[in-house]
Amino acid sequence: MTKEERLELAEILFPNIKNSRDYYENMYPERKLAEGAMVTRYGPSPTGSVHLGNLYSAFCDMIYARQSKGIFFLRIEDTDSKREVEGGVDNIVSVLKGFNITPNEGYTFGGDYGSYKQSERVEIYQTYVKDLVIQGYAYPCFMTEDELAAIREEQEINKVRTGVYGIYAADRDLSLDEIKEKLDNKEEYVVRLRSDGDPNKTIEFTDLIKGKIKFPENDEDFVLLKKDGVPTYHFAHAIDDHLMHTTHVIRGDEWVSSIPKHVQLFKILGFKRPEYAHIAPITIKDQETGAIRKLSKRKDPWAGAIYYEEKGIPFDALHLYLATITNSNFEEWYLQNSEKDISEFEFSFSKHAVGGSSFDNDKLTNICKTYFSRKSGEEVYEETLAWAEKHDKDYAKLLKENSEDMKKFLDIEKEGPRPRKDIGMYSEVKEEFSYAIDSMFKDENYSKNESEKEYDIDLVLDYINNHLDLDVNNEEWFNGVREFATNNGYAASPKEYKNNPDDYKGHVGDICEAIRVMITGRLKSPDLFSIMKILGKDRIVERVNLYKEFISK
RNA sequence: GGCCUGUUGGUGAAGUGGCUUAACACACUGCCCUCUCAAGGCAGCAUUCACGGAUUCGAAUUCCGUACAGGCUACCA
Repeated sequence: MTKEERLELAEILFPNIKNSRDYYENMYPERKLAEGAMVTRYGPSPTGSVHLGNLYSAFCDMIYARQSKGIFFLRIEDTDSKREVEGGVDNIVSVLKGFNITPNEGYTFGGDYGSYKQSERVEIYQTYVKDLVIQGYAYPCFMTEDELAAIREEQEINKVRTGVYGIYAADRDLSLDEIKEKLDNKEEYVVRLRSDGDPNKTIEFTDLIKGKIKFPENDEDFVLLKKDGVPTYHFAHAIDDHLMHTTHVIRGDEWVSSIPKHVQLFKILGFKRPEYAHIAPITIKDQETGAIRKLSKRKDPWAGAIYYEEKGIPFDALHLYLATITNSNFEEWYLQNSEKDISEFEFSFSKHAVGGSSFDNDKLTNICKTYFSRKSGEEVYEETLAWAEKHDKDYAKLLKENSEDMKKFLDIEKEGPRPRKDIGMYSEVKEEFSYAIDSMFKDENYSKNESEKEYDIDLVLDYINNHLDLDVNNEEWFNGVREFATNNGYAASPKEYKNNPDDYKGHVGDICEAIRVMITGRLKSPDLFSIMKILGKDRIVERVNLYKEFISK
């Protein structure tokens, strides 16, 4: 085809495209950023609920932009209308906000490089394709799905590479007249790249995480514009990341195989190529088969972002977990610098795991517990309340009604270098501190505690009424219990009892246990005396009587 | 089938030719502390880095093959 014919073809194909490339190049000028600032982007497709892997990817985009004082933007990649899910876009935005992964610019976040939604940029993509048609780098292809399937089958039989390339690219050399004829017949078409790649040549590419990788050049005439005029991922990626001046493309490693295509596109379009960092997916070892696989929303409850919201896992704790996955040396750093913010750690691509990192629920739990242990009772109360107002309104009401007590209970054994670690998520507070709220305690079934022992209620009552002094310190209190125990035929310590079990009715711990069961309904609890102090004598007696009632039933 | 990538204890992993008798963390086990639990202290937990060859005075680290796993091979991203 001659230059004139190509110009004519471009007009026939894109009669409505009036702007030139320069128009957009001028509209989206180079960003004015400091040396070394990274521009990253998170480009989700609104095709379903948000996955932990999505969060992980967005998290990486955020930290690298943040630490380099760059820009992290959100771009909605909605070029596949067939797979788009209702509400998917809004969901992405609200999940990101919910997890405190906030872009500097992007869809709903503002910025000068929009639109940040690919479905609104079709005119831009077509402008560039039109130019490629003029240059002879793109052509309309009228092959039907059946024809494509047929050549594919032929290729499989002949054991050659599948795809539209070389002699299999039937329409790449159609004459202008042939094209006009097909157009007149209303035949549908896609626009394909006229690849100039030679598969016998090798391109060497350096990925920031995976290192050097060699590929054969791309010779496939892959699709640029689908028959609805909307671009494929590859083409949209090249255009958008050029116009939006992305410096670092951080994305899942399912894209590494597409590198030859992307390298080629940037070259043909005359764009400067961004750096690439391909992150491996979060995997898991399948309980049944033992195989390593991607997280599955169906099999693994923690695969979906919604899990963390519902269970009430603080986003700071999740950030901490994601950071440990992201950089192998983060965990150790954090151990030394636990009072610092994540943003003070310097993340680097070379410290990413090259293979997939597998999801470690135990470690997440541990991180969460440590997170909670560092928070004061008041802080835990406020956060739990905020969570409950969304996910457990009844409990939120109870929390508010009992806020003073609740804060005190949540604060037990929190001071000092070794705070308690018993809560890992907001949803656990309700069960773990069920004894803290009177109305909940009244409904508490004592039989829930696993003890089948019979406790001496009168002895406990005697102790509480005649010997319990709540205005002393913990040590004095315990000495008092000890004295009471000895006077009533109990050993002063478990050790003494163990040595001569026949001499005693039990030991001091048994008395504590009896009190504990009666006032908390459980065998295990935080410091007993602290609980008693908060409760006060009247409520303690009330609870013992409740227990008496329960036993006599 | 073709093209890429990966494979170090129960788990996450460190490790880039001698400092490794394989760090650290989580989990687990035992003991100690102790009124229960949590926390904490001490100790234990891969003689070996998927397998087989090669290079080297020396390899988890380099090279080649094999096996296994994952990804891509779409008008999906």
